[in-house]
Amino acid sequence: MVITISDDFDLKKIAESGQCFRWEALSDGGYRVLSGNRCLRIRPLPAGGTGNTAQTCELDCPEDEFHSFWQNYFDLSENYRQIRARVRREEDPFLYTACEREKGIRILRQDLFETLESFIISQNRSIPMIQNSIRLLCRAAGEEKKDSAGISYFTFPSPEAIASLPESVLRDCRLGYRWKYVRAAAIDFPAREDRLRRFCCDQASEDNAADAAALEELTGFFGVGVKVANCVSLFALHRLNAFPVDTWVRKILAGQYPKGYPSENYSPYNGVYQQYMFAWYRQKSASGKLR
DNA sequence: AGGCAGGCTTTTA
DNA sequence: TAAAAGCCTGCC
Repeated sequence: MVITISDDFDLKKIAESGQCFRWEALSDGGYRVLSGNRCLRIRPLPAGGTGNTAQTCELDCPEDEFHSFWQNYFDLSENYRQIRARVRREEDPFLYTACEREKGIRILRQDLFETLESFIISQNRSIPMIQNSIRLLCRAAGEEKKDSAGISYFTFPSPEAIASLPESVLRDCRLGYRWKYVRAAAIDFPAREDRLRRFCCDQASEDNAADAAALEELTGFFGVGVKVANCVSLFALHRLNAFPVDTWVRKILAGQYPKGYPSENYSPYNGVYQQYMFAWYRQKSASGKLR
């Protein structure tokens, strides 16, 4: 099917934003998007008439699956253009530029268990290493399926599948010391899932008490600290005010906001702006144009 | 009590 | 050798 999106939507920017680790770039400019046990092939179609900024994409799923799942996954009911417009160039030139340059990013509504395990695995490592470990874990415990082109992929393993893996197999996924955390989360997740899902958000709202309660719930998992908990809040529970502070964001805050970051100005979308900043700063440092 | 140093796996530069 | 989307434990 073909869909048209008038709001910000850039597959490449989303794929490289560091919120998802299992997307695969295709040779036609599209992506194979893996989430939980699903797979979607999506590719942007060439722009039509002049002056039309809307983006059309071809998807390999039936219409009902788009409406029941992928529409929500890509967060298509949110208006990211409007979120970007809240940042004034004269008040916050750094964030303004980050939003302009990383326009197209959206905050995906990702699978809860996959996101929890993925960000446990992410701690203290680079993105390629994270992707490799997750790929190995899916091969070790996921289910092999075929996509619409007949090419196989592995689902993200169920909690039970990970919980039953021997230590040696987990270690072979290059998890390092994190293997214990990965196993513990798999064992504990089923009993905690319902409590956790109560913190899942339909739309952005300022609710500091609920944000804190969600963090507390998440940090109850062995191996989950404040940073990983914020990532899960943002990328799976869709709590858009969650603000993960990692080594990169720490550098940004120290370098660009020596007098403190005005997070109250950006509520309830702090997490969205964090993502623009994070992507922009990484982009700059990757291309050696830092400072 | 709450803050801090040190340790932890593995890979890459 | 240091750093990489950190966290746990033990010490003070």
